[in-house]
Amino acid sequence: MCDSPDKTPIWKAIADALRSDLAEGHYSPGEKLPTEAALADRFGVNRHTVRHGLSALVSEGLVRTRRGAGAFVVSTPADYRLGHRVRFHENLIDAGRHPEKRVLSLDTRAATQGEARALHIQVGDQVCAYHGLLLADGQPLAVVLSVFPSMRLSGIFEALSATTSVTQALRSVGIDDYTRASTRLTAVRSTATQALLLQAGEGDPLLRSSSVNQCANAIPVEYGRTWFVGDRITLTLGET
Amino acid sequence: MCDSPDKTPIWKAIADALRSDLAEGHYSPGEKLPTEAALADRFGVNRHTVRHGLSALVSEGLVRTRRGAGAFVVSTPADYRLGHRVRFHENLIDAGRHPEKRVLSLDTRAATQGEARALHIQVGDQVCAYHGLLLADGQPLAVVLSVFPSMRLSGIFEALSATTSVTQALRSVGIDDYTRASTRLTAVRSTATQALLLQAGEGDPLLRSSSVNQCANAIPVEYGRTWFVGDRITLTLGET
DNA sequence: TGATACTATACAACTATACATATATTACCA
DNA sequence: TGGTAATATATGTATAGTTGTATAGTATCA
Repeated sequence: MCDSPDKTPIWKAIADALRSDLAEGHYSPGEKLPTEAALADRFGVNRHTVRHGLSALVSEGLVRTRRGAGAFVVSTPADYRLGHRVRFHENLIDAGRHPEKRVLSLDTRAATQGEARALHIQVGDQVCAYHGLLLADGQPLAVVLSVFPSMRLSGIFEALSATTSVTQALRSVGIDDYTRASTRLTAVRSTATQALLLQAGEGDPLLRSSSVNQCANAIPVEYGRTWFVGDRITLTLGET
Repeated sequence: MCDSPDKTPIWKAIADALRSDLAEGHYSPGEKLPTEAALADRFGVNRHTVRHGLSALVSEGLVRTRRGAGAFVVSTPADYRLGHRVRFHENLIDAGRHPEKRVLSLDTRAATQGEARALHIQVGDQVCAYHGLLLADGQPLAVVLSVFPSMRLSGIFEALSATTSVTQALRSVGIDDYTRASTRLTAVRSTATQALLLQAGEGDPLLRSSSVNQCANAIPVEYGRTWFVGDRITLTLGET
């Protein structure tokens, strides 16, 4: 090849080539890049050199790799609006994304101390606990642990079994509207389980949101804790 | 690359997640677990990785698989009831498990400061120290360090040499009944020695219980410290 | 001479796919 | 009603492909 003004390292040139491929839309979000071996072959270099270039794209957040699977183009962070009315589906559809919910478990148990305090019930009172995974465009976005006071919302368990929509489930037990009473945010490191579910690295920073939703009469109807993957979401504070 | 502190293998994280599901009672003995395909979908991994995790649970005796049928829960991590009357054997037999005690050492020595305080005796007074291992269905469940005031219970050393049952040993020195005066619980990381005895990983979380049993006249007769393997036990606080 | 960039090789961990085999369910027929 | 075959489902096994990691070697330049 031409080697006269060759000050830039090979790996950097590879990264640049791939980056411009991405910029020109040769690969769309979620699509799989050629394998490292194929790229090494194409550029006529060693696989490690390709890996060096790829790792640059990974650390830039343009690409994500999965062992045994390949390298994939990452999609842009979702913008998630926090306000008085927070609706997962509406939020993401407005942002032009494809939301999805997956139920991990659903059961009825006694309230813990924190849950009882948040919901204004007694420790040991029955709550309906929903554990789920939120996805946008097929990519895991957050894990959710949502608890509802069973006594106040008779039939909530069946309602949640029937639909993944919190709004719809609450409506079917008589709560036509609800608003967010409080939201607290902190950053934590992911546990191994959370990392697995979220397809993120163990110890990756998560944005943890603890919130209480209340019905029209200011009675708490849901206490939710959500762990968002830090670099896949932007939380927007605002009205509406 | 993707991330540096990625030390927990995926299959292990899956095994852990399922094990804690079992411990939390999401699945009861005899019940069928989701299919390997469903689990692979839930965790976002390949079926083989799920199989690897499941095989760990199988070799622990928690799960049994039947080709063509599915994976079934054979036993859930022990549910150990803590109340005024705590009897290791009764508790586990009630839970359908096969309890066993193994003596590691038994000797008479001077009481340490903490032991003296718990038993209401003087530092340096003679105590009978029992060091043992609790097993359920052949699997190590906890290590126990139990000390008895020798002066108050003459013949306790010989009684403990003759039987592994605390209840029986105490009875043979004149204590017909005893109740739990106090229980304190904390979580600690296992030492190398404990991990070895418990066949757990070094640094794995242990549930440490410190308790005092007293006879009818409210005189302390035993001070026990127990280190349970966190994911093999669920402690239930309650009456009885 | 030593540092840096790249190459070479090997193996571990996870994925993808296909197929064999055992079990459960359903449809159908006598 | 009961039995049988067909079908779908689920686990067991085999093979190959891909990324992650470790170690060692070579070429080039200051």
